[in-house]
Amino acid sequence: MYKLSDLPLFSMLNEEQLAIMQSQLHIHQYDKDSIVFYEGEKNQYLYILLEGVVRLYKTTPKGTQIHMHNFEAPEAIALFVAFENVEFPATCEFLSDGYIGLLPLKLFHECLNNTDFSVSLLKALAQRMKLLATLLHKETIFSSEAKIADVLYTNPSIFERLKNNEIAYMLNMTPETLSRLLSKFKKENILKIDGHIVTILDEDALKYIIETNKMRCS
Amino acid sequence: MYKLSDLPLFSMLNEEQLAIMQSQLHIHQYDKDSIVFYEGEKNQYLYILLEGVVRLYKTTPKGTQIHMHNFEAPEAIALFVAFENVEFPATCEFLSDGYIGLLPLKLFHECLNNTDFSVSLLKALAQRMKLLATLLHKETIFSSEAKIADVLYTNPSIFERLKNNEIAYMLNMTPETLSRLLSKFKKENILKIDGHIVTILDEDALKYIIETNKMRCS
DNA sequence: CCTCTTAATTGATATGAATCAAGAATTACT
DNA sequence: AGTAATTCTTGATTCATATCAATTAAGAGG
Repeated sequence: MYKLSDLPLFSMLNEEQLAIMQSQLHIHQYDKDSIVFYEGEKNQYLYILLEGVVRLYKTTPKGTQIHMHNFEAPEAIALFVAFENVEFPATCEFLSDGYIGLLPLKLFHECLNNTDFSVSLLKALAQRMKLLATLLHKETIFSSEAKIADVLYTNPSIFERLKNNEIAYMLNMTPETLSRLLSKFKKENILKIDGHIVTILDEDALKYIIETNKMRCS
Repeated sequence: MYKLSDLPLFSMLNEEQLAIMQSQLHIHQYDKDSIVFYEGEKNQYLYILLEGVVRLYKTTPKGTQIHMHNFEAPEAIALFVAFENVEFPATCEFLSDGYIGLLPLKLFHECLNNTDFSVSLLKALAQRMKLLATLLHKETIFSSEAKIADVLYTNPSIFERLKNNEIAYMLNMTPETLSRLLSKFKKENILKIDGHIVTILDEDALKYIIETNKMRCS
């Protein structure tokens, strides 16, 4: 299990401060599939993932989920909620067994006096913002074809590690849609799939799809 | 025209620092409809809106626009891009005549040594993050009906100030869709429209739509 | 007040992706 | 290996919303 000092965010604090923080940290154990917090709840703590992997998602009125992000320990979760007194914009669920450290917000806010701390916090927040902006782009600009082309281009190894089922839900589309579009990509000789190994045959075609949301010829 | 000191963000700096910053600020004049920066460009400056109103939007491959936010002076624009060396995630266009101050990023980064400055910057970033999270929610969770119910509930006066046309584009739907759904709302006695004044008759129905994406009966 | 322009409405059709429903192909389990 | 359980594929249908096209309504300028 990680400690506070393992997070780049807290590494700027001196040992004394760190000791205080660590002593005030409430550590909770979670089983796989358990929920850390629900979308819409209000928070009293900064949530720090000390061990395991969590998934953040939104739930639609129909009950389907919009996958946002996975986080691996060590990582602070829901950072911006710690500043604005707002509801969690997503639900946080463990994908493995793990531990969360709950840091009282009061204590967290006291750390802001430390310039190095607030600067590294700024950096961390900006990174989260980038994540959010990327997600917004994918969900509002990309077609399903473009989403698939994007993972194929940026992270093709995911097809070796996960089931198509799981990939579909990470891309916020149904497995049927993923299956159909992968077949289409195969037919257009953009890629080939042997067993679980995806080989990209035409990288330019992928770039074209990412830019235009459509396949070249048809 | 506003000055740096009018932004809460910069108000924490002492007069000396502020004078240096203000002197290094390149001020540009823009006409209505002119573009401050395009989505995909890289930046060298922090953009500070000193006068006027701007609009941030993304452009889809088809050429349609996804409206993100309007900002009124005085306000810092594209804050998080100033930290991460990334491309602008949106295009910035003036809706009025106005002025932008360009602050060299180097100078901006030097201010981070000032704790009060970095704390108020944190606050500002967190607010932007909230804006982004809200936008993501609207675009991924809300149906068109729910988007309309949401403006009716949170900002009904907008119907007196703007044309339906403009409202539709702020909600990222076509004017036809807005028109059709407003008629549907009228037929269900959720609201009435006299001239340009919208009166909400059934607030609970609006809440229901926001929560479920659907109208109650049918 | 009347034309001209702009905005709003209405209908028909198209589109992308979800949903529903089988079947086929893998993988896992004794 | 043989059966059961999962996962993947394929087809038919539905759904929400955009698009295209035409008409009506409203507002502005002379």
